[in-house]
Amino acid sequence: MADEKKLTPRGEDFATWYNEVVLRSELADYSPVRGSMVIRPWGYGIWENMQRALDQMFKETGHENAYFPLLIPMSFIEREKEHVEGFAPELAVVTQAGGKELEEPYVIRPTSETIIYSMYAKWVQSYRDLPVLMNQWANVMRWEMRTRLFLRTSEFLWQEGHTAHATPEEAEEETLLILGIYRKFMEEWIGMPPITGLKSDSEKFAGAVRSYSCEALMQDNRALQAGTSHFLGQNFARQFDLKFQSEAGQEEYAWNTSWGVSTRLVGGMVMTHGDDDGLIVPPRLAPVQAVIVPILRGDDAPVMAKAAEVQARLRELGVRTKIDARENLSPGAKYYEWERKGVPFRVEIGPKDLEKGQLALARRVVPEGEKRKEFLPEADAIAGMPSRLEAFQSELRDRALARREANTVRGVKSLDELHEAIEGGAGFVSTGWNGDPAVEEAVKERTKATIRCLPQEEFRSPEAPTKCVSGEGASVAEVFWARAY
RNA sequence: CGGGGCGUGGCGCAGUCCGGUAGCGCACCUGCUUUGGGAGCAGGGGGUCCCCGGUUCGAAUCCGGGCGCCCCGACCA
Repeated sequence: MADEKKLTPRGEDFATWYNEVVLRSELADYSPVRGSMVIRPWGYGIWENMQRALDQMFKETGHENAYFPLLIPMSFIEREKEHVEGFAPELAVVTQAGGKELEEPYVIRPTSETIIYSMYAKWVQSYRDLPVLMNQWANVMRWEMRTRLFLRTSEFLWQEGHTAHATPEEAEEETLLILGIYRKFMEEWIGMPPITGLKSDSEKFAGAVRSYSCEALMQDNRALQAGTSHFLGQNFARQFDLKFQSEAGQEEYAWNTSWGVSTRLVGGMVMTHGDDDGLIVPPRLAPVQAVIVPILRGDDAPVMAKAAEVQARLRELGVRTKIDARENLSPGAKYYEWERKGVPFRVEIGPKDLEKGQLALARRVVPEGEKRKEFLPEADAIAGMPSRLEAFQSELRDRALARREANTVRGVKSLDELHEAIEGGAGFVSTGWNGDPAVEEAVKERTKATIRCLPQEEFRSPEAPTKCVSGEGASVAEVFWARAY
């Protein structure tokens, strides 16, 4: 960096910008363990707010939390063929414990389908025991070749939901219910509106019949798979003997779903909203929604008293605040720091404000042609904070949505055109597809773009494509292509 | 695993070519003055120069081997 105080601009090097934001806004830091990061309080606070919102949504739809072991017998993972093939390369395995070689190695869970369904098998006898709707908040480990803070770490935090149902229709409905919850959460809490749809076979979860995903578009126009919801059919139920007796008295295998979102969402938030000054945290996720900076000159007591009073008033209105009373930093230094950390609003209180009965209010994002800072009568500034936070939340979502739409190219009809669009910096590109994996492979080879999903109806183009982008055969589905994280 | 870059006080770097007392900026500590957009002055503390071996009177610097990290690719949430 030419100037240590400034970040590398996004337009110069997006990846470097991303790393600098994560490190310098104190979301996370590299750890002594390869590929594993430390999530610092600012980052963890954001994750906690995500957890709280999602957890409530899960509970409102009938799910309960439980906890299953970190270690899974190796033989469990091996039981489902596609599952083991998908995960084998990235497993971390415990072979020794208590100073002895283990008879059977344990894998550190990369995901918990196997151990969870083995337990469900024990608990389910009758159709009356269904559905089983559980979620767990946990850490998992996947030994990835190359890691990136939040986006792909060896160990990461997530929630994984696992359900069992009596019928495929009900399981499918559950899969889509969760997909909708994820989408709503991403839109309303992260301000990161994804497109949703079905994964192609080559991109689906190892062991699933069908996978659905939320695909968000980052500021560099690469797609981020931000959440997945899988219809597992009876694949795992058969391997783990998860059976029940139906109303008609028949013994049947249960139908499963699994679904998850992870700390990757924090990375998505960074890349959706951040700017060249640093992070921008949507108000609903911000651990501090308004930071109060007292301007101290000589007689500090009245200013500090007012700061405490303002904080108390804002708290009553449900606004999360913090008073930054550090004496070793000038106000300007604090402004830069909190802006880099993405706090939505800053309230300044100085002697002049006390005299005039006003507060200075500064916004993290300044609308075009407006000033960052405005001076408001104290009562208005306080009373108006909740609605300002809500407005700011919506602005972020609207801005992200507009960007996604502006960078989505539709109606592309040939491989040349697709290549040109991707090379030209497009985000999502929609085309027809004949369903042949060979087309995916060829496009990936040439453009580095992959099928992100077969979009759900509302994301499809007004006129469905009739031909495959390859020029060979009719289109069986419209697909969205993008380079992905 | 392939390509590129880099390992020197907490952070960012110079010094390495051409061996000779380990430096700079920021941060930190003390004091005073400051404080409305990254404060100033004075004093001070802190480093097995990634590791191991070799050459040499002497190695951050030269030679050999190893390890680690970041970026780009293949793999992936």
